Amino acid sequence: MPLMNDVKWVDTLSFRLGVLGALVADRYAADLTAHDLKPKHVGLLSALDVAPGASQLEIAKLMRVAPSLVVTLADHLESTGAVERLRDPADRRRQLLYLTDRGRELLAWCTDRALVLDAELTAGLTPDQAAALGAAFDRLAAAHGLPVRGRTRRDPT
Amino acid sequence: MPLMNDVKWVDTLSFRLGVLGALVADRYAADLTAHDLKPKHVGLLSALDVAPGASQLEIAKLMRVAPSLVVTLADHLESTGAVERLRDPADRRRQLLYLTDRGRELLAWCTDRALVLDAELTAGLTPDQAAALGAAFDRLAAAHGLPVRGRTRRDPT
DNA sequence: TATGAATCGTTCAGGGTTAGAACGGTTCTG
DNA sequence: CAGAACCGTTCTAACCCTGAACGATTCATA
Repeated sequence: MPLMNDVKWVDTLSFRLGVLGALVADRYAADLTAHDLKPKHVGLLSALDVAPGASQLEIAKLMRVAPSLVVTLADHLESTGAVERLRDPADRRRQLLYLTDRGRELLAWCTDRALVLDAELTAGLTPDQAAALGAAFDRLAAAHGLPVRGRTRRDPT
Repeated sequence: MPLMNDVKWVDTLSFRLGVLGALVADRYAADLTAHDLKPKHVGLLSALDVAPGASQLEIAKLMRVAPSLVVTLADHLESTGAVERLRDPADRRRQLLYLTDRGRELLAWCTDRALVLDAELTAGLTPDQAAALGAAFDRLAAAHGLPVRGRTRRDPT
């Protein structure tokens, strides 16, 4: 439970953002253990939902992690039947990843848990305050090149 | 650079909060390398600013980390002359930690960097939007027992 | 006052997570 | 056809942190 600390702390948005981000990340990670998943697994499932049939290297770039980590993540998800690996017939070096029905179920569950967490998180906020927060996040994400919503198309097939 | 990923991602506040939190944490950590510091070091400096002369165990509880980690952090900060260790004369088991002048300088620098980061972060927001964001963070932190502002007094001397 | 329990700081070993090097198999280039 | 480039995999190593074990000190209590 790396929550940084709970001292007065430097009185900045950045710190509070970091602390709160770590808080929700921890809580979500705790939820995920129920299905033997870690946040990165959800990242992979989510990436495949957006880009079905992506190769492992594409996923690695999308997730900004090392390709070798994608191997581990995909291994686990494949072993539990959440994703399928198919050799690209056109380029037999590439492993194309697809969500199975089980994988889609799992992703739906993960999304649901995130929504529950959202509800908890914003319990102390009025609906319009929560909406304003969401809008601010959108602007922040957009301003920093994080395509939180919408696709990042960089690989025209 | 663990930024989770940059896919569409599940469309929740929680995720955007986690992603943005990781983003600012990473950027700040990168800033800190200029002085050979890590975020936890800043946590320790900041804790000492609030509670000068605290023992290492008190710091550990405040920061919610293992006491053994405080040893490492204090070792490093002591070696660079940012903090001082003084045996408590009344209880010679305790090591009392104090900021040195150098430590206060360092903390001021860290705070300054955080403010710069804040400015970058909120560059895309109008001042009242930024203020609303800060207020929302306050409410969120308060609702989740994170004393982001104000002391946590639990050790009446 | 004596003695065992508790406390503080320290060291050390280990777990968890991740990146990077190395390699086999495949495809591309010329 | 030969060598370069590329993909996925394995393995090693680094990093960060916790928990166990231990010496030194203090407390409790008989």
